[in-house]
Amino acid sequence: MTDSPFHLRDLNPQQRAAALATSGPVLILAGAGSGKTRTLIYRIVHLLHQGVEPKRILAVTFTNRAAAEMRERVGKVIGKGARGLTLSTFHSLGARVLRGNADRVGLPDAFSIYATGDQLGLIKRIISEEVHVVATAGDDQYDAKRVLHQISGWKNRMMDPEAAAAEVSGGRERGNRSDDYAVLAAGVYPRYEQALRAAGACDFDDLLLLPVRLLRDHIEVREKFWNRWEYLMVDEYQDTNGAQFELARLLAGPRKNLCVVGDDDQSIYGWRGADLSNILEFESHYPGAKVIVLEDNYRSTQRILDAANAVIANNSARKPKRMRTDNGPGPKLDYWEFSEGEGKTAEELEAEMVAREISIRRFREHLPWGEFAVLYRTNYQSRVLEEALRTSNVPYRVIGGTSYFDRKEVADAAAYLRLVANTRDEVSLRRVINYPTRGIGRVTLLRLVEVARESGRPLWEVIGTAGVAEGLTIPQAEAVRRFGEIIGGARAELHEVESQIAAGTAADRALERWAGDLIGRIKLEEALRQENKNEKAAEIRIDNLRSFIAAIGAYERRRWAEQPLPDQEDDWSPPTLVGFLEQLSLVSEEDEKKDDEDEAGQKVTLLTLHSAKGLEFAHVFLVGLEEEIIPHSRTVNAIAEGTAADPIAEERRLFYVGITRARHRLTLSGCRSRRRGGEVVPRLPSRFLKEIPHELLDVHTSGAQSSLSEEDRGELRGSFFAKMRDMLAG
DNA sequence: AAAATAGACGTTTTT
DNA sequence: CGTCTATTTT
Repeated sequence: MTDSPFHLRDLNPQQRAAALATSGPVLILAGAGSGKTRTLIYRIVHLLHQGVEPKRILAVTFTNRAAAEMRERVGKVIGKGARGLTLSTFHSLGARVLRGNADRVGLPDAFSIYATGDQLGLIKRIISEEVHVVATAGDDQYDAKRVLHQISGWKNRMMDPEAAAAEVSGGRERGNRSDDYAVLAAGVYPRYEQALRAAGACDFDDLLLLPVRLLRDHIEVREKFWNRWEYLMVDEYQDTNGAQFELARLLAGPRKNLCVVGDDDQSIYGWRGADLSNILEFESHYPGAKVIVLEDNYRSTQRILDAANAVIANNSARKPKRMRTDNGPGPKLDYWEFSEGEGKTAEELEAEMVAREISIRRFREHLPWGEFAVLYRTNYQSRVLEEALRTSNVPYRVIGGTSYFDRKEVADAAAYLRLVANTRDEVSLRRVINYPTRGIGRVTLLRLVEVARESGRPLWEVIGTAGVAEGLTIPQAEAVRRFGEIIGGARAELHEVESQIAAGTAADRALERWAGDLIGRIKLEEALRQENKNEKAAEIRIDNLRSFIAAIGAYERRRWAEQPLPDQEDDWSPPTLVGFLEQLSLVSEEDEKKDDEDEAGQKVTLLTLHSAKGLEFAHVFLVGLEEEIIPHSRTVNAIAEGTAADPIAEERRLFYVGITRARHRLTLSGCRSRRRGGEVVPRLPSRFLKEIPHELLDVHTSGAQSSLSEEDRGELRGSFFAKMRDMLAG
């Protein structure tokens, strides 16, 4: 590789080799901080430089955030030349492949996408109504989440209900509780699939699985996509599951221009079906693949890397690699350990240390708040931290947690819209049929369901015709009729609005208006006011509801803004309700707010270890480093049951991901006791701490106050005055 | 039969 | 803290 094109001058030799390897299968093993995204971007640049049309390139990521970042950075390097590139998440890609071919996999054009809440509702109903006999075989309450997890695992491995049943009956061991679950799940699985199809809906796993089936069974669909994309890149390949592996394989086709990038040491989604062997055995899946290893770290100090290397070395079954850097040794890592005292719990003291250290260091090093991040294992842990940061006047933002869509008021409004788009969507129908309450109670609904089942018609049709003849009382029949009218009327209006949009005669934000009218007619706001005695709580929810409606308008405008010039044929289509709903389930609120990066730079970031992957910060705080948090108690128990491969190894990788987020300084902390429910329970330090060579650590065990030096106190006061000055200046 | 209210309960990680 | 469940009230 003696010639080195000018446009690749910013890459090191390994990165350059990766960018130049454009044809055939390529595996890039990119360690943490090795410039992976940069390499991918320049690989795209190089493809374009070779004369490849942008629309022939497809890059797939796991998160919308990663896709957005790549789009932005490619844009910075090549500007308008990037137009037409497809940058997508796996799930959005799946939805896109399905739209237009939905009938071939048994879905209506306006199919609904069920998220976890919808899935759980469906499964609970199936367990209670249909598989009850099986479920009571053991006398415990069955947890729908575990059943869903089991079913999802099968779907990720592309196993249909029959295959799942065979697996369960084949490997059945008596008396094993997790096996009970497998039996129950195998009973639920076929009914669950049936219910989804009857509702004209698919779940998140189907967004991968159904495209695989579609491509596998229809050569003409396959060829269509082979014509469309000639070069395929997959980021975070270590996190792909069986269905994603297959989807990538089918899309790459006989050309096999498939470039995958990943790091086996950062595989942290095993619980979601990720199969590490996809990356470990890439070379046998794609014989003749070029393999490039990036081991130069440009991010962290030597001490941080030493700690990371030492920890991850405890995992077996990994591709051997060791990260190195030319950065200096940097300061030692800090480890703080807290016990309760001074009327405060240990975790409160821990959070206060975080708030205080951030304030001090920001002042001392003249850093923006955005250079600090606090990482934890579970979302739940953010509460104490938020509290402490708030009282210390440290601005922060929390990533993840309960999403916008999970908020009840938003989910309710969305259910109305989904029902209008797809009247077969029974989960949405059940959700809204008596909310706000309109006199259709348990018994009435039961009657309707019975009639539907007897006549073999969908519930929605029964609602349109049911009356006294079907065994309803006069007020019941009247209530049902009125509900049918609301939805039916909205459906007719929507039809009208969407034809106007297609014809170009619709008003600005026509869909938003339509939805606003509908929600107004339903009197959701009134219901919220009534059920929230606390006026403020009601106002917050109403605000959420209104911003949900406003989001429809924002979607419409974005769609129109993306409209290509008339001569460029593209896969653009005008805004539709279904399009909005799809975006709603596939794009989180965080991704939406990607544009206000200025704001992000002005705030400390709070996030889970999982969502921290791919990010970096000058100062990273890793809190709650205790047994049963990391490694999490559920994984410790999983070992006892002997189910998953090696859950501790995955927890260790999670810890590794956390360590390697830090550029300059890493601060670890944990508590010796912690509130759990009502009581305070003792805790042990995480076993992973012992894996860090102790000469890399500065240990502070005595609690918060004593280790704050006089100098630090002075700094704190200084930062207080600095804050006052900032306020006065701003 | 439906609606409102009180109480128990449990919280990994995410597209 | 918020959601599902059981109980009481209309």
